[in-house]
Amino acid sequence: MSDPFELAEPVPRAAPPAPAAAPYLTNLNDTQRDAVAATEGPVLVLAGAGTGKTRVLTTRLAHILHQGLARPWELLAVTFTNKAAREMRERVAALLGRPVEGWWVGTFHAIGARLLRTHAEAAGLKPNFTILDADDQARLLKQLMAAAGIDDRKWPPRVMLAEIQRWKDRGLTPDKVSAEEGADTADGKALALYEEYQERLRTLNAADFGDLLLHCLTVFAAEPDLLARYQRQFRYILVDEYQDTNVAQYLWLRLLAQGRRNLCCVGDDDQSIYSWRGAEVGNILRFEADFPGAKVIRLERNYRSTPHILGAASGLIANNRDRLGKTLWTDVNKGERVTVRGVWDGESEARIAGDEIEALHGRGHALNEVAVLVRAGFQTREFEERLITIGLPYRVIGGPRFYERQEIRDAIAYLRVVMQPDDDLAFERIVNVPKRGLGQATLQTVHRLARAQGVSLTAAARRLVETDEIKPRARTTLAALIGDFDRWRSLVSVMPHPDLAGLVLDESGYTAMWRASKAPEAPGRLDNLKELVAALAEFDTLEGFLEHVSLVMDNDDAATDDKVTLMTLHSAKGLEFDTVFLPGWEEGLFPHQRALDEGGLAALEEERRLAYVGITRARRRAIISFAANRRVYGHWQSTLPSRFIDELPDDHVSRAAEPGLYGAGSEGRSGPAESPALFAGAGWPARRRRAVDAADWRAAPVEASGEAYQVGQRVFHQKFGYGLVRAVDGNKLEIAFDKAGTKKVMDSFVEAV
DNA sequence: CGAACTGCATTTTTT
DNA sequence: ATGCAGTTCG
Repeated sequence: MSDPFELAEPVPRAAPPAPAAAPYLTNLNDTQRDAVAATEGPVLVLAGAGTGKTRVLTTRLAHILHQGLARPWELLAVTFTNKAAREMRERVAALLGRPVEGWWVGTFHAIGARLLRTHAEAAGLKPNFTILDADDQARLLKQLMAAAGIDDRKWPPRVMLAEIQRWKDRGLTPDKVSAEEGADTADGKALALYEEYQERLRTLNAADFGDLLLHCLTVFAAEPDLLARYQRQFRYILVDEYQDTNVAQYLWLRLLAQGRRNLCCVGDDDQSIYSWRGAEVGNILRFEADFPGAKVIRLERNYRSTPHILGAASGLIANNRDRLGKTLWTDVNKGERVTVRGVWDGESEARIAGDEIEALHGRGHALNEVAVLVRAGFQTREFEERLITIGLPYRVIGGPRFYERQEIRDAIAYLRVVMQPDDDLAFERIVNVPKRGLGQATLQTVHRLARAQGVSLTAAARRLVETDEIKPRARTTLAALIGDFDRWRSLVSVMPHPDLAGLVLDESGYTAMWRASKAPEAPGRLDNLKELVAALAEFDTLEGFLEHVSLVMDNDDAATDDKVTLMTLHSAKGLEFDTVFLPGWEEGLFPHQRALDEGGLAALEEERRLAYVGITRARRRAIISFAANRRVYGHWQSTLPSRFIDELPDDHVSRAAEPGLYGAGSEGRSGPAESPALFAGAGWPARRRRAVDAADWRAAPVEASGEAYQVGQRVFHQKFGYGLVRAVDGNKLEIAFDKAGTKKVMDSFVEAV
């Protein structure tokens, strides 16, 4: 069911205007076809959730190639994630029946890196520059701050790094940052620090992620001929998730697109949820102004969700002011309303959801098709506990990734030192891991010498062992280590790299260190190291592998097991599930207090977009819930339902309450008096016009009924497939399935066809 | 150099 | 409440 078109087959109405030689066009609706065919000039495709965005993007690329409008290397297709890039590659290949070679598909960063490796000198780097990750950056910055006498307790390196990153996101090199800008950070030393940081990166022959784009901008500005060459080369440029671009990316695209002016941006302003990491919704909102004569195409026909889900989502997002405006619609006319449920507390919330998942599962609903989408990571805990208790398998998306684990980063640092003796950051990382007795004293001496002579740490260490500036013991050890580095390096061209990596890890004592460790996670770390060595085999060269590690930190575990997915709303963007649980819709949690306090209207609207993203992940069922009480940092707090709940249109939701919570007559805790948060309302906000009409909540049972089915009706069931309704008993149906025989099922598990 | 202690924050995440 | 990071002591 991952194909959005399976839910409702788009009816190919009019004969496609395209030549018969373009069979791929027949799978598109009219609007989608317009978006594919409008190859010339700037085009903005506003693709609502579930409207077949990827299909349009990939078909458009296939179309351009198939029609011979451009040769592969004249195509530039940019994405944000490696996953999206891979999907694009695969789907275009599938459409054309052959893989495409030599075209420029990839993430902004990967393509930036490719350009920069070719023109590194123009940016003051060598082509083999290292790409630093967040960890390297923070360590480097910390050193610089210490040197500059900036108190890193008052100004944590990560805060400073964020500041620098924000400048880079805006396309600002240090010389372009206005003096006032950094004035309030780090006693006015922020800008100077940024400058030093950039200098230091250049000395290290390194670039951070922001630089991959920023340096491109500088190089293009300095070398117009070079820019012109690329402008000519890239006949067609495509951008996915345009609403997520930052200023630097926007400038980068604008430069490259200026030649041919064939820029097609695809995105959805309503799904812009990354402003906090530099994304500018303004880019998409301004598109027509930025690119005069731009064609704007709205994809509004949704192939994913039921009308109630779309209605709820649309009603919610209509409360946003800053949006271009789209109305999603669908041909499907069946489906349940979105459930909105009030519960006592977080535990209750997880228990009820768990029970429902169990029930769904018992009726053949794949667990893979169930997701719990939360605002903040900690919310998954209660669900995990509950799922463990009832024995349902689950996976949590997020958390530390393979290449961010300590042992993996250590191992990679070893490989980096071998490949690039001048990589100081890598050298520092592993010089005393495992412990070799090369402590701070020795390191400081190495540092001093390196700075004095203007050479790398490895080079300084090499000279140092010729002298007697350090203790004999340290000198011997350091000499041995350098000897090891040299020997390993000499093996690079001789030995297969997976073997070499294994050898380095063994001879350095690194694996021995973990083998000797009594830490409970040590065996797992050793496994990870094995996995790393195995992964190496998939690359032709060590350099290729290291580039992969820097840029392609993929994290898609094979999601083939049948498990419930737990993740944040942010990481759910782009995904879809039959059933989606959206817990924690409470003021302060969602919208998050932080957004409420700090970001004003813009932040609130972004929270709302996040809610919109959440609802639109659901194909058939969405269950929103809020708790009357929640434990926050160890303290119990009464909570108010999220304002977003009020904004959901009544026509599309059914409001339910945990039995007993609203004096609905069940046993257990009951009665308004015991649900102070919802009734006595430690000050129920006046804006809540109708939220506390108890009848409103009591009326709907937890199992909200779907539509009435009739005998003889054709229906579809998740597990059993198509069938014919034989008998109706309340909300229980007896269905003769085409393949699975006759079964009794709840009506909410089938769909009219 | 390692272990215990203290203080502190605690949305969201890719490359 | 809890975990993490940074510091301080032995």
